[in-house]
Amino acid sequence: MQLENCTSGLSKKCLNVGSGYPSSDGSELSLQDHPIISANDNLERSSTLKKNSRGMTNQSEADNFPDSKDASGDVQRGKLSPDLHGVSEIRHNFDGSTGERYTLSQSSQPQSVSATPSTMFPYPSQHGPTHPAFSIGSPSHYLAHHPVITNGAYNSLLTNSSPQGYPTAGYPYAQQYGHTYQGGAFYQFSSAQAGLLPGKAQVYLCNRALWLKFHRHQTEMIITKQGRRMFPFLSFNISGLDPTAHYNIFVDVILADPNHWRFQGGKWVPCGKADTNVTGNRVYMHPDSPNTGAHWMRQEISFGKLKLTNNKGGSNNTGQMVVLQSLHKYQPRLHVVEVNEDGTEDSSQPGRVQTFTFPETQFIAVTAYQNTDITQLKIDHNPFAKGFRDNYDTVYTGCDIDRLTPSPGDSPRSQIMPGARYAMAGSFLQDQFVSSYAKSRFHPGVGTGPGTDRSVPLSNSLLSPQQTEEPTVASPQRWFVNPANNRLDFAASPYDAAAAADFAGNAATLLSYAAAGVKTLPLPTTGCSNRPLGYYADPSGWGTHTPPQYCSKSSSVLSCWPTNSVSRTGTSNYLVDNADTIPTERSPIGGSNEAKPKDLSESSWIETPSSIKSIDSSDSGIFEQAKRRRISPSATPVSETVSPLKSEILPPRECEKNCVKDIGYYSFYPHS
DNA sequence: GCCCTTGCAACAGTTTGAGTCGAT
DNA sequence: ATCGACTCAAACTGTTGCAAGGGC
Repeated sequence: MQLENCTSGLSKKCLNVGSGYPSSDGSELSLQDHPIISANDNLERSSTLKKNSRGMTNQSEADNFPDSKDASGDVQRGKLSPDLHGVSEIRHNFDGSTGERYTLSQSSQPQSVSATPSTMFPYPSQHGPTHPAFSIGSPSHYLAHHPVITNGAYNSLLTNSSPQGYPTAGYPYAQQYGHTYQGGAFYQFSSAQAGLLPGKAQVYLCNRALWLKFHRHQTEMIITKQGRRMFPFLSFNISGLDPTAHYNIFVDVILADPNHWRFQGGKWVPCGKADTNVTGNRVYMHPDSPNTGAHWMRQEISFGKLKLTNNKGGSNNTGQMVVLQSLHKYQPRLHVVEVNEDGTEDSSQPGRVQTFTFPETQFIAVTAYQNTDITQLKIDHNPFAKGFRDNYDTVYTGCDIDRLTPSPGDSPRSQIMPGARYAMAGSFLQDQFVSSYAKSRFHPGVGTGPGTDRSVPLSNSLLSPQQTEEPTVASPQRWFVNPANNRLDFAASPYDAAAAADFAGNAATLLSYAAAGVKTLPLPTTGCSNRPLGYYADPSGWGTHTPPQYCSKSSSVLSCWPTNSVSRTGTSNYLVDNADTIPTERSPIGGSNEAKPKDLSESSWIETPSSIKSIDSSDSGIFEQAKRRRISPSATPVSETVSPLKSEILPPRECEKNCVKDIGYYSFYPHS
């Protein structure tokens, strides 16, 4: 099956989309992750929550989702309404998205997409020319080789009949990153193809915002002999399936390009050719497979148990393990295959396979993290890595929700887009914090001998745009001035935290909340540990429910690209309209602090942690942190580094003005 | 031999989930 | 019988130091 470049029809759309982004810095990706966008995303979600949760009390919500720890979601599924009509609505309720995403007019998107990307995402250094993944300048070399699940049997895919687990199509390169993004644009979907069901399934990446955060730095995934879970993991929502039909849903991981990669000078650069003679399982079938469309549409489909390994000969848990090679770039794909009730493929009805590719889920397999930005993101977002968070005991005195970090057990679904972005009170504090963070990331062993590259982005690590833009990594940046008492406080309220989280670094906007006197609301304590279904009251969950992406469909392969059709007028509305309702609506306990006195102290405005001292004391905490962080000593001094975050922080209103209009959803549709 | 890259395993900290126990 | 608190082993995380291998 041949993929075609989009030359007409879609191409216009695609080109428009592409034209809205600078092609050299990968900002087309970043745009989607822009805080404002996320914020509006949240807004939409919150609105939906507010709207759709009517009739569902917090308690009932909790009852419906008493346990969210199982990746398969059996518990939730069992208790969710079986009403098929409500499937979509329910799901959207909980994922916080709105039906709008499903009614977006694709034709309306490109225009709005193309606003101010460069100013919003000035990250040229890290993902510059040496980073092909972010280059969209050249036509994809691999489109022709893009593995296409044909209309025929897919089982061969599961049997590893070829070294890569694919029977045909040569070496299965995924479409190259940048191309995928425009990409959608470049792939033309032929609805006339036999067996395909154009537009049937709609898939979106639930935790897309989180993926994007990693992707901006070039996601790395640790692979170990015993297998390492992915983080972020893959989590999808699907709609448009036949509720009564049966489907197998699985993920495979294919090479994203033919290169061997190495981390050099703070950047990932191609280095030689990929080893294509690798055997081993590359497919992970969702444990619920096969199951009905209603089942799959009922909740997120998470692949949190999927493990990555480099152990080709491993015999244990091969079903759970995907064998990869270190320093190779991979692209996970989601496959939805309509099957018979017993799970067997109906060979008489070919073309029941739909493949979805999310470029932002590309990653490079490593045995040790190379990019400290990635490391920090992992630490910040992965609850299992809490122990490595600086000042965790003091800064993160609040419930996890403060951190907007999911607990894995809450559910794989609870993987959220965390990293509360708390506004800085001002440039002084900001600089202090940034500086603190910068120091914290120095590693004593760095600079000599092995591991330099592994640990040090030489040219841009310390205050690279990515890094400074990513306040999540800097604990101190979670502080801001509490207008109520003019103290430097830790943003612990769900609202602030959530807003901050989904503003994804736009501390300025959050600060504007504080400045505007937006009441901080009590943190729904259940968000800490009892988040239902991963949609939990946790405001951070907003980030989980990344909007869908539009996809073009070439053959059975879907490609996705950002769209933007929903605009909000500004964060002020967001604040006014939702500030007093979101947390309550999201809280299974009605957002009452009294519901769980135990957690009360951990929410809302909390006392200034002792760690605040570190802000003023260069040797308290910071130095200690410095021992743990690997940062290039040659990194640019903080004060001399231009921080995109800064620019975003300082003129909040300006940012709002510039960014809000770009807010939109990225619906993930197969083209029809 | 030195430098560098890469991989491995031990380690400590955290979360999870099952099991137990006592109170209601 | 139910619920909540508690304990503890297992699982999971990134960190760290070291070793293996290749190139010079």
